[in-house]
Parts: sequence; C-alpha cells; structure tokens
Amino acid sequence: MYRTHTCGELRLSDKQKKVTLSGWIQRSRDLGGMTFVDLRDRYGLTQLVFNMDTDASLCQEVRKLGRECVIQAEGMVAERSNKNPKMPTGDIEIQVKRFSILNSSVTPPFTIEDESDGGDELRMKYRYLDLRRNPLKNNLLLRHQMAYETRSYLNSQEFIEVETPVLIKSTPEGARDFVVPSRVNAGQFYALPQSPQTFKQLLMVAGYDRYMQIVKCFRDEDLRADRQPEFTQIDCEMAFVHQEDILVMFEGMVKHLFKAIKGIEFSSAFPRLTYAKALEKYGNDKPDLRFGMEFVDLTGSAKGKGFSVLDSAAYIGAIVAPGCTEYTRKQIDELTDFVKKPQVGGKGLIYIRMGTDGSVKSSMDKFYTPEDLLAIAAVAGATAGDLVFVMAGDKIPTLKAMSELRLEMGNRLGLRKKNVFRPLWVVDFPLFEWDEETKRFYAMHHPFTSPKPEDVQYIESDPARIRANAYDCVINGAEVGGGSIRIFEEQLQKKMFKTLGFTDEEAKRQFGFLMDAFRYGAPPHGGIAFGLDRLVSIFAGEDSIRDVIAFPKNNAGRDVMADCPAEISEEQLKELSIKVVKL
RNA sequence: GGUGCUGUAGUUCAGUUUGGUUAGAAUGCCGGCCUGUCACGCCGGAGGUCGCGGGUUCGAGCCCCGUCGGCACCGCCA
Repeated sequence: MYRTHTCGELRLSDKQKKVTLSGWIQRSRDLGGMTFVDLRDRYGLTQLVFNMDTDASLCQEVRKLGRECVIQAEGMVAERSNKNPKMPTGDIEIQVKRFSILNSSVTPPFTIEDESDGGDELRMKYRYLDLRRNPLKNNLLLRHQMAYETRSYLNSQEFIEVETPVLIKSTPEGARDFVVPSRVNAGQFYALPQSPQTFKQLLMVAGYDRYMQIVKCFRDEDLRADRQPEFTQIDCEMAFVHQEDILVMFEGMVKHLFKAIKGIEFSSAFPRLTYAKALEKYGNDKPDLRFGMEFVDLTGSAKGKGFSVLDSAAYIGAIVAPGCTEYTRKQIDELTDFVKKPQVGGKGLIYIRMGTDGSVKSSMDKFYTPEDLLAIAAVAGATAGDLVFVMAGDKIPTLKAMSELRLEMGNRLGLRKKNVFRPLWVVDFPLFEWDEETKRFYAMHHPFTSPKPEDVQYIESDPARIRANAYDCVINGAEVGGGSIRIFEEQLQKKMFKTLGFTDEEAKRQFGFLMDAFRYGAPPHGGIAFGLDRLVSIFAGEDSIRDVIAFPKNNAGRDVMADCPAEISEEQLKELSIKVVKL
C-alpha cells in the first residue's frame, strides 16, 4: 500500500500515530529554518512539516519539489503549535521522517486552486488538471450522489434498469441524428439514440412495467451553455398509469433528491401550471417561480386614449417591478435597449413611475392623464414606489419579450438566488406545432404522445387545438424533465402519423416494429426523462452544464483536449465505403 | 445560417479611443534571505512571433481586409 491514510482524515485524535500519505504537492512554504508542504489527494489537504534542526538534508530535498509532484511521505502525526481553524486537518501536521518521489510534474499551465487563474479554454484543454480542483471535484461527487440517490429511489419503487442499444435506426422526426457507418453493411448507417424512446415503450409491451435507465443520449444540434451533443438522461417509463400517477411518482423522486442531497423538504405538492397559463403569466413554458412579477393583461383596459402604439396592438401586457420607481433615465434606457435587441424582439418599452408620494410619471403622459395611469397601474397591481413596464404588439412576440424583461429584472433585483429552488409542473402542452417553413404539423413532444381524450375529436378538423397528455418538470426557469402518456392503440397512432404527414409506407418503414408491437397487447403506458446534467447543475448552482460533466465538449461540439472530431484515414473511409466530398 | 463579445509574458489582464523611443501590472516560474507558515513575507531575475496572413503608412499591438480559435445568444434542439 502506498498509504495508510488519506490526506483528509487525520485529526488530533490520531496524534503520535505513524502514518504514510501519498498525494500531490499543492503548495510549499519555505521559511528558511523549516518548510511546510500541503499534500493533496481527493479527500483533502494535510500539512507536512520539515525542520532543518531535525533533518537538514531531508528538508533541503523537499524544497526542490514543485507543485503537483506526486510523493509518498512517512512520519508521525503531531499537534500543531499554530492551528489552522480553516482546515479540517488544521489541528495536526505530519513530522516527516522519509519521503519518496513517486512522479515529478512539469509546472501546470494554471494554478490548481479553488479560484484558478486559468481561463475556460485552457482549463478545458487540460481538463484532467482542472478536475483536480475542488469546485469540479465537488460537482462530480454531487453528480455521483444524485445518480446514486436516483437509482436508490427508483429501485425502492420497483423500477428496474435495462440497457438499450446505442446503435439504432435513424428517424426523421425531432433533432438531427448522429450517424454511424456500418462496415459490414456497406452504405448503411446506424444512428445514435436521441433518447431510448421506442425501446422503453417496447419494454412496456414486453411487460417490464417500471423501467429506468441513466443513459447517454445524442443530438446533433447547435449547442449552448446548457446543451451538449451527448448528455445524460434519467429515462423512465411506467405501464398501467395515468398522467397523475407519473407526476406523483416523479415529484416523489425530485423531492427525494432535494431531501437526500440538499436537506430541503417541500411540504406541499409542486404547483402545476397549464402551458397556456404559463405563457400568459410568464411568457414562457419554463417559468422561473423564484420571484413574482407576473404579467397582467391590459389589452382590454388600456386602449382608447389616442396612443396608436397601444390602440393598434393585439396584446398589451404589464409587469410591475416592485420598489423600482427611482430607476434613472439611464437604467430605463438600458432596459429599453435590452428589450429591443433582436434576440429579445420587443418593439419598445413604456414605463409608469409610481411615486412614493402618490404622483405618477410615464413615457405616455402625453396621451394618458394621471388618473388614467393610476387606473392602469391599479389593474396591473402596482402600488406607490413601483415601476410598471408596459409592452404592446403581436401577442406571442410581446409575451416572449416580456419574459426576457422579467428574467432580466429578476437578475437585476437579485431575485434569482442560487440556493432557492422552485419546482413546478407545466402540463397540457399542445400536441402539435405548426411549422410555417415546411407547412406541416410537428409533434411538440414526439409522435407517440397521446392527445387528451376530449380533444381527439379535432384531430382532423383543428389539430392545433389538441392538448397532449404531456408534462414538463421545471425548476428555476430550466426544464429539467419532460414526458407524456403514450399512444398505445394502433389506430390512434396511425391517425397521428397521418396528421404529421407520414404515408402509411413511411410510418411502417420508420416505426413498423413499434406499430407491430402494439398489435400484441400493449398496455397503457407513459414516462418521463430528466436531464441529469441540468439537474446536477441546478443543484450545484452552476450556470453551465459543462461544469458538471467530467469531459465536456465546447460550444462547437469539439473536444479540445483530445482534438476531435477529426479526420480519419483513407483506409478507414474505404473500409466503410465512404467518400468525403467537399461542398 | 445569423448577431454580439473576445484573442497581448506560463496565466489573468491593462495598453487599441488619438498609430510614434525600450509593450506594462499582478500572479506563476527561477535565484537569494527568513524556524510556525497555511494566498507566508522580503529582495532580485528571467520571461513577448501583441492568434495567423495580407494591406495602408516614414512608422501598426492600435487603422483596413481576410482567416483561425474561444465565449454568449437567436435560429435549431425538449
């Protein structure tokens, strides 16, 4: 054994023990007469002490060692004369009798400290060094704990983990597939799964009525801070359930995670918002409920004073920024510029200042009397000291822009605290989404999502108004999970494919095996998948899921450490019957 | 596909507005001093293809064009 103890476990109660530690040199402090070395491993930091009076040559040897050198040190645990209350091992130190260098290290390109001096790019290139740092180490530990607790909870509920294939058939719906060429079947390709969707449904047909899997999924789309080309889902499916059963089961899972990991208990059920309500109140199907500032619809109450911006608008909405009446002209201009950014898409921003003395001041004073403005403010629910923002225009773009404004105000007012968690369910999503470009409907969730029984009647006349048995779990403005009750009758599935513009032949070619399976006694079933990366990043208080993934890719999908994707040799291409053509 | 920000010692940045002598700081690294440090302290030193290519100019880190990399966002993606 290279060690008798780890660098995090020795305490004053171990005084006088002879121990051997192994680890990395975090830092050393040469005081002339003596030298201190902080030795680090996964478990912590322990101070080694060398004294010129005790052993001058040993002391001189250790001074030659640089940061991140790997050593083994043997000595005795001693009480420090000068204790460090900031360290768990701060009461003791090791009086080293002998040490050996297990491996030297070149000077690392950045400091291995909690607050590293290295930039993102460099730390990504030397990820194995970055992972030595406490923040990332703690994130990976947290991730492990969350995966463990997830399995523990689902296991206790009779779920079984079943592995599904990674080389599967490509399908046209949804995101772009990553494809894998087949050598044995020249000219043919596998796809990597966007999710194990069809397989988990087949497992239901097979009678495994509670399935779970923590599984990698792949989507070949452009990336963001919270999106990776490969990501991990907690994938689940249940048979003989209604939507309510699934919500209850997985609310239980989320609550279990909060309790077990963060010690947070939610006394009541998560709030539920319909998709329509979420859009109306927050302009967003994943609202951040850590703060209020809900939208108020003024379309019916603010028109008719000759102000064409409002009079001509299909929708007028307001949000109230509490206590912000003192906002300066500059701050309001900044916010106006913010909402007018193309990514936000607002046309402009109207304000009503509610003075603490009962006065009122607005950018539409020219058209509205103080009494008019107070009436509008009353509808919006504003009181003295508040600042009311009013936006107007076409309904959906205006709601969307107001959502961005609301989140921006939440940031500015410090209302989006990382240690506050507000989970909710968003339910009753539309079944279909109309795409103007291709002039056809797409499944909002996926093609196997079941419609609400009372809405099925519109499948031919008005598909857009059909609501689905689909639901998302949202925490702090991030969608962390989503799922649906599935279609399990062949006839309804056929209608669904028809609405999506599939011919019978196409449907059969793409999903024939699933359609076939449904003819052999498919139970009613439904499921949900949680994004483990996002869930962990929220628990960790990180903004980017890259910080909770051991070896993530950058925002162009590249692994900058391994430098891939990369070209392959002519021989490999030939073997795969592939020719690369420059377009 | 689009928009914005960005690239200068090992590292993090300043310098770019208004082109002008030898490109600075901090930190890291190397050397010296220091017996209770723990971000040790003090003294000294080395360290630069200003991302790359082209152009304008007497002169470019700075201006122009192109290109490559990174980050964020929109489209896309559940």
